[in-house]
Amino acid sequence: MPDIQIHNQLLAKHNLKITAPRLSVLAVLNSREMATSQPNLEQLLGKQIDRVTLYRTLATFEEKGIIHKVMGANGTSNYALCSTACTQHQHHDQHVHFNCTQCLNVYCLDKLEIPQLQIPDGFTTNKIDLMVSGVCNNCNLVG
Amino acid sequence: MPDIQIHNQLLAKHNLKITAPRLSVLAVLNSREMATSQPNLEQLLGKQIDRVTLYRTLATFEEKGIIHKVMGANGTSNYALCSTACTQHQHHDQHVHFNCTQCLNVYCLDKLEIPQLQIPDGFTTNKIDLMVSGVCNNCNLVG
DNA sequence: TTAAGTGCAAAATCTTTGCAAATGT
DNA sequence: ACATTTGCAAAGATTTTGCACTTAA
Repeated sequence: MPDIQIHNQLLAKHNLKITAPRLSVLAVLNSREMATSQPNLEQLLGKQIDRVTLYRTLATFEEKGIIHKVMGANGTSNYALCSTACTQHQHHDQHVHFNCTQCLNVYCLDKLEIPQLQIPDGFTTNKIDLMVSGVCNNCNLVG
Repeated sequence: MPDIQIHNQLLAKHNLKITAPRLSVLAVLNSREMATSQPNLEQLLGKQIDRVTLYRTLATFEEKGIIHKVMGANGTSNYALCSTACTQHQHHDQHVHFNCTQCLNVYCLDKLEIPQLQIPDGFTTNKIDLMVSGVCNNCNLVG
C-alpha cells in the first residue's frame, strides 16, 4: 500500500481531516528513520506549511498518539512517528535514544531495552527516558 | 566550616570573583537537595539578582564545573550543585533523575547507578541521562 | 588601577493566542 | 452547510547581546 494511503487512513482513524499540511508532515517524518527536531522539520518542510500550523500539527499528532516527542539533551523537542504499538494513552517508546552532539539527530536504539529500575517507595513511574549523548556513526566517519 | 566560607573558597578556586549575586545563587542551590529550574531559581532569588545575571551566572558555573544542568522531561533546565567529584571537564552525574510531573522538581536518585549499555559500533558516548517521570513521594501523599 | 562582573535596555528567538478566510466532509 | 483547520498578525515568553557603570582584588 502506498504511503499516502496509509497516511490518509491514519488521519481518518483519529478523526482528523486530511489536509495538505498534515500529509506533508507525515511524509517527512515517514522519510526519516530518526527523530527530527522542530527547527529541522521546519527547514525540511519549507513553505509547505506555516510555522504556527506546524506547532499545532505536532501538538495534535502527539495528543492522538500518531507521533511521539523525544527530548534532546539540549532541551529541543524531536519528533518521530509512533510504531503501531502506540495508542493515544500509552506510548511505547521505552527504548534508548542517542543524541549526536554534532548533527543533532536523535537515533532510536530499538535494540537496547531500558533496564529495570528500583524506584524508591512512594514514587510512581510514568515514563522513562534514557538519552545517550555523543557522536554518531556518520559524524565519526566524517571527522 | 560555615557555608559562606565554603562558597567563597569554591569561587576562588575557579578564579571567579566573590560577588553578592554569585553567593546568593550558591546559597539557594545549597539549601535545596534537588535540582532547581531556572524560573524557580528566579523566584527564590527575588530581586537579589537580575534575570540576565542569573543566566550568565548559571552558564559560568556550569562551565567551571560548579553546578550541572539536568534536563527535565518537559525540556526545562534544572540546576544542582556538583558533588566534589565533578571537574570542569568531566561531570560525575551518572545517576538516575526523577522528574515529578506535579511539582516539577527533579530529584537525584544517587542510589541508582545507570546500567552499562552496549552502544552500537561507530558511536562515541559522552554522557548518559536517565530521567524517570512520574509523581514523587510528596505529591503522592498530598494528591 | 583595572579586568571582571553587573544591571538595564533592547534585540533576537521561540511559542502561543485570536480571528477571519479557506477547506474537508 | 458547518465544524475544523489554516495562515497571518500580534502578543507573550524566553534567552541573548551591547554597553556604560560598578566592584572585587
